[in-house]
Amino acid sequence: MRLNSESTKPARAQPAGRGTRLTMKHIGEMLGVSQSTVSRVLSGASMNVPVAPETRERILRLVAELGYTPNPMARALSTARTGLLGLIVRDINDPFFGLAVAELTAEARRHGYSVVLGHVGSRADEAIALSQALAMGHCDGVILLGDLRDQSRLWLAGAARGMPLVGLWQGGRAPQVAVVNVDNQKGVALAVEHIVDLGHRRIAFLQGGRTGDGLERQAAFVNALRARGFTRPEQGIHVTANEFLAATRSVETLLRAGGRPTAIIASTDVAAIGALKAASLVGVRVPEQLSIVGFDDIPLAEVTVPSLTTVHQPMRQLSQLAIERLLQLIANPSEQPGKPQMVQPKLVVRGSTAAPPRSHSR
Amino acid sequence: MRLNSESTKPARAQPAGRGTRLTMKHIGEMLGVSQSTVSRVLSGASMNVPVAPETRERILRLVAELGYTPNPMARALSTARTGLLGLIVRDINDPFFGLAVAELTAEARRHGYSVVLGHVGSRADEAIALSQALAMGHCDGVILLGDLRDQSRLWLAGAARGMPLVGLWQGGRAPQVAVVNVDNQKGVALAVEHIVDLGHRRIAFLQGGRTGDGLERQAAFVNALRARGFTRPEQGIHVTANEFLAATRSVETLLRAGGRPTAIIASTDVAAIGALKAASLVGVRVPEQLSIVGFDDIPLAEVTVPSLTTVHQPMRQLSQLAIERLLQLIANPSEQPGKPQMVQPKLVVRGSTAAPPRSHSR
DNA sequence: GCGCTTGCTGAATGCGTTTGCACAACGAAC
DNA sequence: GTTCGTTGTGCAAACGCATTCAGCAAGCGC
Repeated sequence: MRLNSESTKPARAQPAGRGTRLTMKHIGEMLGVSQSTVSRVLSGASMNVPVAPETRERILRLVAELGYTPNPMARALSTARTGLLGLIVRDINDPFFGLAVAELTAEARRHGYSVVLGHVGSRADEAIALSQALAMGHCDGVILLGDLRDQSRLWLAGAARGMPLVGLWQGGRAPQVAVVNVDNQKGVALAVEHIVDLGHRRIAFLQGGRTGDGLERQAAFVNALRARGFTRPEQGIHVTANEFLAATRSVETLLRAGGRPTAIIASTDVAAIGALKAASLVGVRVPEQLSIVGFDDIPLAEVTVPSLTTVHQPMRQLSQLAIERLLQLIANPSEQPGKPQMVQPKLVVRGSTAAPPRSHSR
Repeated sequence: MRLNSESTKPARAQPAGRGTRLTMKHIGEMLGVSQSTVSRVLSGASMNVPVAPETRERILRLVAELGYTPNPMARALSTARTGLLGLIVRDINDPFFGLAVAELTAEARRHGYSVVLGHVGSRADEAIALSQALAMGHCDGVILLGDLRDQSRLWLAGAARGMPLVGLWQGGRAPQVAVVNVDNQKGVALAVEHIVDLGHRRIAFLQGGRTGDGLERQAAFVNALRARGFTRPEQGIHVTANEFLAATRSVETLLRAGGRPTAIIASTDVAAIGALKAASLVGVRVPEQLSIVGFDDIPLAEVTVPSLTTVHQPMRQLSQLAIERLLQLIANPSEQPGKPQMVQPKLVVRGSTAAPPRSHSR
């Protein structure tokens, strides 16, 4: 038998935590008003139910003085809203997604939301997936960042049944969710135009990662070259992991082989920068002997030597669209996903592209 | 007056959300057991109170079939634990911190926690700070990433009164929180040793960002050079923002001025990579005419042209220590912060350093 | 046979909010 | 002087789960 003679409070153990939590009830007692009134003042619900200005004043003053903040969990339980958005990222280590996370976080904050980071193991590890779903339960909505593997997308659809969902860079096969993406077709077309106009004939495509967007860009590459009268452009396609070093190794062998291309169009800046390194290792000068074009325009693209010609994604605009759409869905969950929203990329010409060496020009 | 004749349920409006939420009560009813039993099975609390294996079995089966997940908010309200860790980052756009976020997220996940991303505006914008604190209220503990400005740290200390707090890369003046950091003194010493041993005499220090760690590294630079008999090493110190382009511009003017150094030791890889670019712009060859050393060893350091000699931070180890310490504090909130934990860096020699040009050598 | 432990379960309470409803006080309108 | 609004305020019921307490069988020693 446990004696609890000291306190008259119920014997329930304080849920092991940071001291006795200050509640609205306490505040009310100190001021001689009810907890409800405190809540009304603090939740801003006063629009509907009036509170005497003087009472409000007193409450606000005490609250400020005590540095009190309402318990978010209790609030969330009551309102079924947490102010948290889930961000499920394919690969956080990817500089591009890192940038996206930063931008999305900022944008979310502008709307009063915070961001919970999720991570989908490349193998869609079941255990991870589960705990993931758990954490995501906190969220009011979720943004899928990058092309998740099919299986991941599957369980996600299950786990987040009925949860507002927006996909960014989902690449092609649009899933059952609202989708925002850059116009891959257009972006690659710009790159190809640029390269072809410079006079290149031997053009390779370096695909970093076998993602949906990558495939879309690859297809766009083939199409754009065909449109310019090239035959068998698919012969120039090379696939590698979307990592600096993987791309470097891949391009190194490519450059050492015979029939070296005079231009490489990469599906991502990461791959392109890897290619840049490969060229340096092999002793091929960029852009004099080899032109390289990236895709994404990550900040780094401006700093490489030479700086990288690349297809710019309007990151800010993409983030805004995604968040905006998600908030719509949160406000009105029954809404249909609707058509994918496309934003237009543009080509940024820097130092990594030039006319091909004489011997190779048209 | 509002008629609600249709339903016999209480009139309280469904908190605008995804259909009628499945609860433990529902599950219990379907199975003819009480909600408490369902909770006991699902919360794993069965260790204390036994549940008949057959009952447990039935419950688990139905739960799996229905794909039911307990409401995290309700659970959090009851247990005062959310399974969320806050990550407050000085600058998410910084590649180094991006990496750290990835690593910490992974480590947190390994312990069953998810990560909420926070952002401290560079100006410690009051409004942002406030809503920030709000979101952080969800968290069981918070990790401070990088040297927050003093004011930010102040309000944070206030807002998170009594919340378990661990600081990473807090640079020098240890605040009132548990701290994990790399041994800046040692790291810079390694870099200086390397450069001096190569024969350099004119050595500059490029500080990216006026952070605590930066200042610590700067001081270490001065000390290390003094120890090697250099006089007035502080004359070689240059400060710039910790961004690629800012560093580039800064170093560009440095290199164009007279008395150009033969080696630059940077306080971060970002600054070092900016310097690399500057050298290329000015036409100074690295490492033949100019050696450059970074600090951090971000993945990119391996891919620059030339690849970057830099001081490696054991990111994995740092993350593990930080998370481990935080979990300790969460388990036992009354624990004292204790001494800062230091991890040892090591020098990674790559292609950006070499002996100085003849005319400059000893 | 009687108590007493043991194993399992349900009812009930609390976590800290929000919010529907009731109600008191007070003018204004009849 | 009743009858209505209005304006503030308090009471109490959720929100969905964890957990305590009490209860009820069965099992066991005496």
